[in-house]
Amino acid sequence: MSRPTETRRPLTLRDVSEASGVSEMTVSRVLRNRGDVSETTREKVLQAAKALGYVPNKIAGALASQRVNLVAVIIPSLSNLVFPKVLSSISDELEDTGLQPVVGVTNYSPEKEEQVLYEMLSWRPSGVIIAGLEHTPAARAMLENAGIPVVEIMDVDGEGVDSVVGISHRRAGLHMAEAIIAAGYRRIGFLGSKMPEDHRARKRLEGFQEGLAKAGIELADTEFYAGGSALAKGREMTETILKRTPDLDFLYYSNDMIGAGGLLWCLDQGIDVPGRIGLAGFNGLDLLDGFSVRLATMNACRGEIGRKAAQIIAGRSQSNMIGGEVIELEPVLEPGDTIRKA
Amino acid sequence: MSRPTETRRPLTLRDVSEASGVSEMTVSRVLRNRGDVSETTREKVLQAAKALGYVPNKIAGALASQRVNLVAVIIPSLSNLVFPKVLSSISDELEDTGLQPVVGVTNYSPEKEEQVLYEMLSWRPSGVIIAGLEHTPAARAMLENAGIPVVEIMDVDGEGVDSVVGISHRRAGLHMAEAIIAAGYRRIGFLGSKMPEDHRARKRLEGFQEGLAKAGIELADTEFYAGGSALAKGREMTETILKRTPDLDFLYYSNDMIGAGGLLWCLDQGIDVPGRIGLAGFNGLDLLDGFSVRLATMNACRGEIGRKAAQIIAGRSQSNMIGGEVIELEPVLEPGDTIRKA
DNA sequence: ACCGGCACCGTTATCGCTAACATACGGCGC
DNA sequence: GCGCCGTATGTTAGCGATAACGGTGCCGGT
Repeated sequence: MSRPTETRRPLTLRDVSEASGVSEMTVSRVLRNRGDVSETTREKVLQAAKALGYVPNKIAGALASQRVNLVAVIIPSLSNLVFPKVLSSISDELEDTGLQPVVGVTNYSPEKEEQVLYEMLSWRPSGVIIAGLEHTPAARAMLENAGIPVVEIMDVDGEGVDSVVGISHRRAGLHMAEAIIAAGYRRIGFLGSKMPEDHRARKRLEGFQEGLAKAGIELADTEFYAGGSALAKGREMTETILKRTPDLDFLYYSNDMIGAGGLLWCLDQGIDVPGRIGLAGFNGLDLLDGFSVRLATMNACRGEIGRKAAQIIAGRSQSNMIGGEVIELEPVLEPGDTIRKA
Repeated sequence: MSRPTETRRPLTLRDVSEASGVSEMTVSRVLRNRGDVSETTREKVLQAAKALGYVPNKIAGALASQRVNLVAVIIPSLSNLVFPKVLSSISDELEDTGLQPVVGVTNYSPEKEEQVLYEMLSWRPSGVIIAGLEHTPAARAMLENAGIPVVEIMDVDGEGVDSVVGISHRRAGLHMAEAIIAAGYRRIGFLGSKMPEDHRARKRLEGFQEGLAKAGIELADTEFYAGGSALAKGREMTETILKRTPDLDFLYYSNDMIGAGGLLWCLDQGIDVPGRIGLAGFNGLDLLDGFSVRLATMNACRGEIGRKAAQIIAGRSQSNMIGGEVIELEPVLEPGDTIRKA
C-alpha cells in the first residue's frame, strides 16, 4: 500500500542480492535458470525478487552477454491483412524458442525500410526477417554485414542476401492466366494498386501478361488505384473499367480485397458471375469465406512462409550453420465460384 | 566486393574513431548530433562511419545514458483490424518525437499480457501504452512501479493506473440501445464473441441491456462464437439465431466484421433490411465502405485514441510533468442504411 | 591424512557507449 | 602579458548485467 522507497530508484540485481543475502552473480543465475544453485537459495532469491518487484534489465544483460533474443521483422504494412497473418505465424513459431519478434513497418517505402532496418540493427537482434528482395543498396549492405541470419520472405523472384522463403509471384500470375484462358475467357482486364514499390504485385502482373501472351492475348484494359478502403476502391474501379471497356469478360485483381469489392459490385448489378464475366483475386484471405459467392484466388502460403522463416532464424541462432537456403512454396489456385468450369 | 575484415567482428565506436583519427567521444557526439563538433571533423567522422558501414549499438548507448527511445504498445490481437489502426496512428504521432513503438500481442489472455509486459519492461521503455483497464494484479503492480508514463487505451469504464484514453463502451452500448428503440424495434437479439476476456465487448453488452431495460425490453435472444473468419461466422450466427427466433426485428453485433457477415446473409436471403429487420455493429471499420448497403455502426475513435495516447507519452517523456489524465472520447453513431429512419 | 572431484557461490573484468568533467587552444580586453 | 572566455576535443568513470574463472566446503576413496 505504501511505496517501498521514497524516490523510486529502479531496482538492480544488487538490490535483490542485498535483500536475499547472496551475491549478484547468484541472483543472476537464479533468474536465468543457468548454472548450479541450491534449491534453498533459489527459493530465497525468487522470493526476494518477487517481493521487491524486480524486473531484470535486459539492456545490461544483452550488453554483457552479447546476446539479444530479438528477431527483427520488417514488413511494408499492417493494414494489408496479409502481413498480420505472417506475423502471427512467425510469433507462434518463435513462441518457445526464447526468441521474440519485433515489428517494423515501412509503408512500402524503400527509404523508410532503410531507416527502420538501421534502427532495428542498432539493437543487435539475432536475426532479420524482411519482406521482399528489393532493397536500397545501403539496406542490402547492412543486411550483408550484420553478421546475423537474414530471411527475405514472400518472394523468390530475384537474388536474396541470405535465406529466402516465398513463392514466385511471376509464376503465380502466369498460372492464373493459364487457368483463365483454359476456362475460355478472352477479353481480360487487370485491376491493381498504383504502388510502384509493390514489387510482388508488379511481378504477378508481369507473369500474368506473359501467360496471356503465350496464348496470343493481350490485356484488354487496366485500372489502378491508390489509397482508401480497398473494398470500396474495388467497387469503384470495377464500375470504371467496365464502363470504359464493356466487353471485358474477365477481371484479374491484384489482391482479394479489391476483388471482393468488385464481386460485390457485380452481384449488386445483377451481372452473371462467372457466366458473363469472371473474377479472380490473389492471397486467399479467409475474409472471403464470408461471401456467398466465393472469389477465385490463389493461396499465397502466408502461414507457411512465416513458419519456415521463423524456423530458419531459430535454427541458425542455436547451431551456427551457414545459411543460404531458398525455399520456394507453391501457391494453390482456389477456383471458388467466379471462374467458369471448363 | 571483398570483405572488409577476415573474421567479421562487429564494429564499435573505436573502429570509427581509429579510422577517422579522433576520439570515441567525438564520434559519439557526431553520430548523435549532440555537443559542439567542428564541421571538418564532423565530415571526416561521418565519412568514416559510412565507409565502414558502422551501425551504432543502442544497447550500450541505452545502458550508458539510461534512456531508451522505445514505447511499449500492448494489444490483444493484430487480426482484429481495430488494433492495427490504433497502432498506425500511434506510430504516426510518434514519428518525429524520436520515440519508437514496439508491439506486444496478448491474444486476449491476461497471463500472456503479464508475460509480455514483463518482457517489455525489462527493456526499460520510456512509456507503456496498453489496451484495456483489466490486468492481473502482478501486471498492475509492474505498471505502477515501472516509474514511466502508462496510458491505458480504448476503455474508460474503470480505474486506471495512470493516464487513460478511450470511450465508455457501456455508454456506447446504451446509446445504441436507445437509437434502436427510438427507431421502433422491439424484438432484439445480440450476437458476439465468446471471449470472456474481451471486457470491452462485455461492457457494451451490459450497457446495451441497460438501455433496453430502461424501455422495459429484454434481449430476445443471443448467440456467441469463437474463432474462425469473423465474416463467415457472422453469416452462420445470423442464420442460426433467426432460425431459432424468427420474430427478431433487430440484431446487434459486437463488431462490424460479424455484422457485415450478417448483412451479407440477409441480403442474400432477400430479407428487407432495415424494414423487416435492422442491423448494427460496432467500430466503424472503413471496410464497410465497400458495401452497397452500409451497416449501422458506432465509430470507436480509434485513430484519435492512438494519437492522444502517443501525445501523452511523448509529452511526459520530455517534461516530466506528473500524469494521470483521463480523456474520454465520444463515439459517434453512424446510422448507415440498416436502421429504419424514425 | 591427503587428494581429487563435485556442488555451490563469489570476484573480477569486461560489454560499447555516454555523462561529466578536464584539457587545449585561439582570441580578446585591459 | 595576463586572465578569462568559448569552442573543440580528450579522459575518466560508470551504466547493470554476465563470462570466465577462482575459491570454499564436503564427501569418498586410498
